[in-house]
Amino acid sequence: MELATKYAPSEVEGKWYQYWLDNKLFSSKPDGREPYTVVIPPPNVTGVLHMGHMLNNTIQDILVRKARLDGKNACWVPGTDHASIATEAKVVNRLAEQGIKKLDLTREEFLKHAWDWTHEHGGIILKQLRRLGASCDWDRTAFTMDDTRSESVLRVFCDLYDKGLIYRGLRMVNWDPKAQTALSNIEVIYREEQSHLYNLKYYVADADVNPVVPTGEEGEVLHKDEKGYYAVVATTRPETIMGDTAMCINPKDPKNQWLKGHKVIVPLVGRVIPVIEDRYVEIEFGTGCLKVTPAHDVNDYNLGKTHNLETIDIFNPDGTISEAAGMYVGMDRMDVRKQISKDLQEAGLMEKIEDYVNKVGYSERNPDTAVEPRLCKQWYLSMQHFADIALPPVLEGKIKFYPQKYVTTYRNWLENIDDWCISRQLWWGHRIPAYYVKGDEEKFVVAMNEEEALKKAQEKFGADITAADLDHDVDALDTWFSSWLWPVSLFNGINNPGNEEINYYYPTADLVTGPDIIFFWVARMIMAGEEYLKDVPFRNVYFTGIVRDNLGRKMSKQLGNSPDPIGLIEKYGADGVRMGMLLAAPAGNDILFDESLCQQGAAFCNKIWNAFRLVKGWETSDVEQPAQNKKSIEWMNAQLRTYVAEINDLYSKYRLNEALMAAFKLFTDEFSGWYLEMIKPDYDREANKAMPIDKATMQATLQIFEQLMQVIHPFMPFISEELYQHIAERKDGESIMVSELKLAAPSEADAALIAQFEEAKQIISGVRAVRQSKNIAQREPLVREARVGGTAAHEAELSALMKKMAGLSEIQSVDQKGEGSQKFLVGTAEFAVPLGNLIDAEAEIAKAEAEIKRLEGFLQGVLKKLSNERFVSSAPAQVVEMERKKQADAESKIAALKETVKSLQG
RNA sequence: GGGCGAUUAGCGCAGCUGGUUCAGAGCAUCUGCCUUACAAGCAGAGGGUCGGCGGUUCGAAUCCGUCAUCGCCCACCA
Repeated sequence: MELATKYAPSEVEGKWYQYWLDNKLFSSKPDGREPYTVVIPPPNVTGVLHMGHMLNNTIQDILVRKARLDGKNACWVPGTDHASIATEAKVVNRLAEQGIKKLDLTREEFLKHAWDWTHEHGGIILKQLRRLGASCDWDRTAFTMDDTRSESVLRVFCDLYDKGLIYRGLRMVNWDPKAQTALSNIEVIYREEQSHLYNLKYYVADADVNPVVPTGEEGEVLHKDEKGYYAVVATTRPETIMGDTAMCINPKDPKNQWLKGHKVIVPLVGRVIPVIEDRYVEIEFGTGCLKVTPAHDVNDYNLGKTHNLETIDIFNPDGTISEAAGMYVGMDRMDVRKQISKDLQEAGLMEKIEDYVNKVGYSERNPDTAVEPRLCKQWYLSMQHFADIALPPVLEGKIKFYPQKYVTTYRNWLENIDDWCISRQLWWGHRIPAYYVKGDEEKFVVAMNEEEALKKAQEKFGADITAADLDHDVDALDTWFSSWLWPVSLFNGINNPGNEEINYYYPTADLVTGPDIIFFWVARMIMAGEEYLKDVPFRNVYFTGIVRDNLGRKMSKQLGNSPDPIGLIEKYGADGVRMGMLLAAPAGNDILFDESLCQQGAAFCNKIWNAFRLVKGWETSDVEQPAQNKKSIEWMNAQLRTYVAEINDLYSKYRLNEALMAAFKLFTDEFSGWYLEMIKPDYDREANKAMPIDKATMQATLQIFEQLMQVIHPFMPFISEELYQHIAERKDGESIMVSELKLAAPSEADAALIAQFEEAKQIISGVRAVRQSKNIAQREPLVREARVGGTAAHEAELSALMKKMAGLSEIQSVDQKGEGSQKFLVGTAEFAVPLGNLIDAEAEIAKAEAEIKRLEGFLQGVLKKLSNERFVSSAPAQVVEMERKKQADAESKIAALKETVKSLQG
C-alpha cells in the first residue's frame, strides 16, 4: 500500500474516533483493576468550546489516556452545568426578542422555554470535545439538572438544614439589578474606576431647622456661606442621599467637634438628620464627615444597626429609584447620579467635585452591571464547619495542588470565610425545597417534596394545614450548590450512599481546572466530599493557566483574538492542536497561544508519518544482520528505556509540556535523526530503490516504532492509533489505547551504551562541521584520522557506523599529526580530517589560539580554586576531585591545541 | 491596606534541598544544503555579566535582606 507523502489528519481522525466508540474503549465499569477517575469541570450546557476548554480538556485527555496505557481502569466522566444566571439571562434575552417579558410568564412557562433552549444548544460543546479526541465515557454524560443530580441537591439541602447549617437571614447582599438576584460575595468582581468624589453641603440646623452658630473652638474647621454654617460630606454616590438617615463623625475628630449633638439638612431632600458619632469614621478622609445610608451600603447598614437608624430603601430591584425616595422616582440610578450632580450644583449645594479612583463591584455574570448592596432575606450556608473540614486535607498534603502556591491562596480564603449566600432570585435552577405557610414568611418547613412538606408542616404548625396553605419557595439555588457535589453525585453517592460505583471510583484521581474557580468550585467540592464521604474528592489538582493571545491579552469576543477551536482542528489536525496547546503550557503559567504552535504540532505529525513511510518502504531479505545494526538497536532500546523513565517522572510531577518535549526529542532526534539513519539500508542505484534490510532489524525497528507510538499516544491519539494499526495486523477492536507499554528501568549498561554513542555522535558532528566549513558535499568521502591513544577501544566498535553517518571512506589511526588536516576535539581526544590544500592554515591557527586563550582563562579559574586552601579543605572530596579533572582536561586540551598550531606553522 | 508569585538568550520557559568542564532545551535568527522518508525537511552556527544593590559561604542563577518592575488573589475606607 502506498502512503501519501503528507499526513492528512482529516482522513484518519473521524475514523478512529468512531472505532473507539464502536468498541466501547472509553467506557468503564468497576473491576479488579486500579481505578483512575477524572470528572470533567462541567462546561455551561449551552456554551461553545473556547481555547480554555481546549487546553483544559487536552490535559485531562492526556492524563486519562496515559492511565489507560498504564493498565488502570480509566474513567473520565463528562457532563454539563446548567449555569443558572448565564442561561436564564440568555433565555430572557431571547424572549425579549420575541416581545415576551419574563414576568408575563408563569414559572412553568418560563422553564419550558429554558428547557427548549437547553435542548437546542445543549451538548454542542460535548460534541466539539470529540473532535479534540476526548476519551470520555459518554454513556455517563450527566447534567447538573438531571434527575439524579437534582435529587442529590435537594437531599443535601434538606440534610444541611436539618443539621442546622443552612439558615435564612436578613443581610446586606450583593444585588445584581440586571439579573435581579442576590449574588454570593465571590461572584462580585471589584474593578478600579475613574470616578468623582462629590463634596456636598449639609447645612447645620437644630430640630426646627434653625441655623446653628458654632463657637469655633481651637482646631475646629468651620464652613460657612451666606446661607449659614454647613458640614462637607464627600461621597462617590450622590444619588443615594435620599436614603440618608444620619451623618457620622469620629468623636475624636478635632475639626468637627462643633457638629456634635446637632442636626444637619440633607441637601435637596431637605430631611433633617442627626449627627452621630462613631470611631468607624476615618478622620483623615475628606472632611471627616460621612453620610449614612443604611439601606445601600454595608458599613452604613452596620452603623444603622448600632445607632438605631431608620432605613430608607430608595431603589427598586431593577436599580431604578423607588417611591420611597420621593424624588427622581423611576429613573435609573446611573442617570440620577448625573442629574442630581447637576441639580446640586445649581442649588449651590455642591462644594466641589474632585477626581477620584475607587473600586466598584460588578456582577461576575453580568460584567457591565454594578452590584448594588441591598438588604433582603436570603438562604445561607454556615461555612465555618466546612472550612474546618476542608482545610486539613490540603494542608496535610492529602490533596496536592500543582502548582503548590495555590495552597496559600486556599488557606487564606478558608481562614477568613464568609457564609455562603446560596439563594438566587431565578427560576432556572434547583428550586429551594422550602415551603411557607401562607401569609407568614417565618413559618416554613424544608422537605424533599410537597407531600413530605405537608406532613412536616402539620407536625410543626398544626394538623389543620392543607397542601393549599403551603407556598413553595420561588427562588432557586446558586449553580455552585450543585457543582460542589459533582464528584459525588456523578456516582450517585448522595442518593445511594455506599453503592458499588461510588465505592470504586471515589476519590477521583486528578482534577484539572483553572485557578479562577478555586473558591467557587475546588474548595467547595472538598467540603462536600469530606462532609458526605469523609474523604477527599480528588488526590491532585492541576491548575491550568489562562489562555492568552501572543500579545498576552485575554482572549475575548470583542478583541476577536480567540481562534475558533474547530477551525484550528480542521487546519492542523486535532493532534497538531493538542501539541500546540501543550507546548506553551507549564502548570499554572498563563499560556500565550499562537497558531504557529499548532503548526509545529502538525509538522511533528508529518515527521512521524514520514518516518513510518520510510520504514514501511523497506523490503526485507534473508541477509545477515550487520553487527552495527544490532548495536544500533541496542542503543535505541536503551534510549527508549531512559526517555520513558524520564517521561514517567515528568508525568508524576504533572509537567506535561516537558514530558511532551522529551517524547518529541526522542522521536525526532534520537529515532529519526540518528537511529533510522544508522540502520537505513544503502540505496541500490541500478534498481533505483533501497536495498533490502535484514529481517531482525526490520522487526526490531517496527517494535521500537510501536513503542514510540505508545509513548506519544496520550499527546497525539489519532496519528498514534493510525500507525499502530499499520505496523502490524490487528484484530478487530484492538487499539493502541488499551495496549500496554512495558519497559524495564534503564540500567547502568544502558547509560554506558548511550555514553559510547554520544561520543560517536560528537565525532560524526565534528566531521560534518568540517564538511560544512569547507563546503564539501555530503557524498564526497572523507578520511578521518584518529589520534593514536586518543581513541578508546570502544570507538573502534562503532567505526562502521561512523563511516556511514559521517560519509567517511576510511578511519585511520595515526601516531603523528598529518599536515593539511582540519582538527577537532571531542572531550580530550583529537581528531582530524585530512583535506590537503583546502586548509586555510592562518584561519585554523587563529581559531586554535582563540580556543587556547579561552581554555587558559578557564584553567586559571580552576587553579585559583584549587590553590584556595579553604576550598580544598571544606568542599566535598568529590567536588575537589572534579576540579582536578577539569584542570587535567584543560591542560591536555591546551597541549593538543598548541601542537596543532605548531604543525600548522610548520 | 494585606498576602502570594514572577523577573534567566529576540520570545515563551527549565534549572529540584548552593559545587559534574566559564548557564540549558524548544521556537525564532543566521549560514549551507531540493542528500532517494519528511523543505511541514536536513546539517551547522551565533546569542544570556541569570532585574539592581548588599549579605551569608571556600563557592550563589540557586540561600538571606533590600530596592525596582510586572502579574495574581484577598479586604467594608465613604
